[in-house]
Amino acid sequence: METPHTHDLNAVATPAENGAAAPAGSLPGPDPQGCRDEVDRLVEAWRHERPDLDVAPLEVLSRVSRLARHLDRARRTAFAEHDLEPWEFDVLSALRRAGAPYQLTPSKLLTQTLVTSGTMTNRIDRLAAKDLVKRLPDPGDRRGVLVQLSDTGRERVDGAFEGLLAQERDLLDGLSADERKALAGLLRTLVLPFDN
Amino acid sequence: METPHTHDLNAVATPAENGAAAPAGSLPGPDPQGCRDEVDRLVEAWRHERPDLDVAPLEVLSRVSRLARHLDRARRTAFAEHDLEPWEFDVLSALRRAGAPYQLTPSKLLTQTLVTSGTMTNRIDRLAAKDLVKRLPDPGDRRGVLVQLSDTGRERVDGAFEGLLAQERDLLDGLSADERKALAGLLRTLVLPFDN
DNA sequence: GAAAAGTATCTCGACATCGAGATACCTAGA
DNA sequence: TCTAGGTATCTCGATGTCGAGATACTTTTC
Repeated sequence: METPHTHDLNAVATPAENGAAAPAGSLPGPDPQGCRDEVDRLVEAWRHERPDLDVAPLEVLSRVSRLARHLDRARRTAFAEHDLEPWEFDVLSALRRAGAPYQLTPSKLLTQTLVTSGTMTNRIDRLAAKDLVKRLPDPGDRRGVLVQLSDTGRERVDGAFEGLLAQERDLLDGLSADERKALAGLLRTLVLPFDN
Repeated sequence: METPHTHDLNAVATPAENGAAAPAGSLPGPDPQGCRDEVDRLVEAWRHERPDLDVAPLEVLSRVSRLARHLDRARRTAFAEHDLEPWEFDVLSALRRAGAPYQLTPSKLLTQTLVTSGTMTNRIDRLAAKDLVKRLPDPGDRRGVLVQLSDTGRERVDGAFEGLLAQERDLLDGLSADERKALAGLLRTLVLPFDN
């Protein structure tokens, strides 16, 4: 059920890695204490092929991209228990945390979900067809609409959110409270220029 | 040109935030020294709506997801200068860093790009149609094929890679070398259980 | 050495997203 | 007030991905 057709053939068994834990060879030695991830291999390969370039930025940003992809998949399975797609959760949760009466304009939903307006229209259509949200005219601006969470929508998203948090706690298991705080802070620094 | 139809209307102006830099109110106070990002607002909203839940995991994982999304967009514009789509770069760069003769099986490409086999077949088709890669029979396994980077493919990906690194250096500008190293290490801990 | 199990890749319909442009409405300025 | 410019949302064709299953070959087992 997991990782559908990805045909996970990890264990690529890079040469020069068999015996002791601390091999002690490469200069910028990226080993923390455990083992190597796919980005370590990727970086090593680039250093071999393009020794003229400083590929250190990949250590951070490639990991962000890959981790996000893994998180997407994990969320998909977590939400499946509540009959929700990740994109459905994204919209419903934005409405839920807006607080009663659980209404937001499509524009506000855009900034929170980072999708385009065409996508959001489509999402609202489909959520409305499933009676998870309702479209209301915006009083005071006849161009606009308000999207409102339905009662079933609220129940569904509340359940899914608790499931998501449980899963995320699991995923963060390997980090101490201090490390999580540090990580969150570093990531904020990187996102801030985008979020403005 | 950037952020096509996203209609960025940030500045949601959460109440209770006007004066001094250190407001000193919320218990888990997430302010580093600058200002707040979208995830800070999101977490605050959840704490208000669901004070019964510990939403701290979002501080890390929601930032990872959102940052990845921003990175995708940034990469798209960076690659556009070299006439490459991000998905094209993903495949070509895997071949490039494999080293001469720049050949990999589709399966190896799968694990590096985190897409499904159907997607990879489709990508190889389109790259082959543009003469950026070639499909060769795998000697020694008649089921398999080898995907080989063409000369033009190699030139294109080398140029795009240098552009990508320049952009990534920019994005990491706000972090010191030590912070980058720390961030990379923390992220590795999170990805490792997935990469196995 | 034949059958069973496993592996590598491809096929193809369903689905979600994008992105450019259309439409309707609002607002400021002359 | 009329107009020019701005904003909110929707339309819709193109595109890329998914995912279940098909096919062909390889490896293991008896």
